[in-house]
Amino acid sequence: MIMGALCDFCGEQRPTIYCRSDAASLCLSCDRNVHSANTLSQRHMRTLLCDRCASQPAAVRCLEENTSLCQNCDWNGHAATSLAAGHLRQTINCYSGCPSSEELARIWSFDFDAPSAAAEPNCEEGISMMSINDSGVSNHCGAQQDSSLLDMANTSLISDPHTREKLNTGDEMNLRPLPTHQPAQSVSMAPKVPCVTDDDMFNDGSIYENFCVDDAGLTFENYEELFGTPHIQTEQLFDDAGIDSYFGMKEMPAADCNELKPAQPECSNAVSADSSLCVPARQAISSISLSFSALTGESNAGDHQDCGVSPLLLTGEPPWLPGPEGSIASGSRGSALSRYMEKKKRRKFDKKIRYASRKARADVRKRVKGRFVKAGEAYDYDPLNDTRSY
DNA sequence: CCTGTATTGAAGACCACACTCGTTC
DNA sequence: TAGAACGAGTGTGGTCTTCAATACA
Repeated sequence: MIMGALCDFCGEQRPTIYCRSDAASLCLSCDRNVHSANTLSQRHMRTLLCDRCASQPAAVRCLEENTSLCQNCDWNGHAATSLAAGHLRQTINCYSGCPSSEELARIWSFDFDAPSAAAEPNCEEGISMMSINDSGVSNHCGAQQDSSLLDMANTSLISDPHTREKLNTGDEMNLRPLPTHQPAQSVSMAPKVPCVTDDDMFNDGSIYENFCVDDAGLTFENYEELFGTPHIQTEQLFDDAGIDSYFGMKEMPAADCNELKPAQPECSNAVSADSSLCVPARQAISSISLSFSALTGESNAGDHQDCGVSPLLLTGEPPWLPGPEGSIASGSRGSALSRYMEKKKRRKFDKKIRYASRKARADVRKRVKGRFVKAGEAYDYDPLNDTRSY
């Protein structure tokens, strides 16, 4: 975690949650406050914040080092050439709504003991209740049972073959990562593993129904309390590999990229079809633990960047592009690095939020037919209800 | 090929209000 | 010169409206 980074909302606490919809880093308290404000904000998909860069949503959690990493940091830190390449890693799933601390821990399959959280009232009066039992998620208001939450949690340990077996046999609860060293690379090569993508969740609409509002504050306030370990400094994780790790591998001509695809089907399998990307040698030697679609369920470039996927994969012109000899001269390596940094600077996302606080306010502000209304005015408009007030 | 109608998608307007920034004292 | 006070302008998101482009008879 980058020191000095503060919650975008309160500006006081250290952020641990990344809200993709808000493009904001929030502490747990503000995450709950902001996303329990109304039914719309409850839909925001959130995940952990990358411990290393503190600016991207975490995609995987290194079980060896107890750190959450975005795709970029994961690649950098677990490059095949590094000692950490064999670290067992676990995908980190998004959540929405307002789950309790215990449920969060369950979503991420982390060992978390929070008796106070278990006793915490989960829902507010008048809003559908949710509970989790052995048979899945139930909605007290009569909504269809939906196992999306547990699916997300259960698919977390996809790098563990024992876990995979458990998943397939329906043994869903109390999954714990086995302390074995296995590269997460195997994950991307395991198409049989059930993987709930954002698309899946949104398409069936179930993700919206499983959570409820809870005005009570979370019983844990910081990262240490949730995960039981302090943040591990970047220096402890990586040997200053940084972006250089991108360029320490054998290069491959871009022109050959497409031509190689048929000969390397695993490449296109690992990368989701919708991304239509070619990931050369990097794919084979590194540990990509997620398909892109599994990360975001979206396919535009901005979102891939948002979820931590290197822009190198999006440009079709990665810096490990080859010289004729197929190896990097020191000069071309430098130029490749500079080109990469330049492209990174020029990266543009779909929408840039200049003031996170204003966005947070707008998210919780009352509306009628999409328009803001005065705070004191009668408010009987429910966007999820057909009977509207005109 | 031209015309009229229906459909689709994109762009902009609208709203309240916290916040930013420049000006004045 | 520094700080406070003030006011004008900005930015934020969901929904609706408008209009251009396209498809079809």
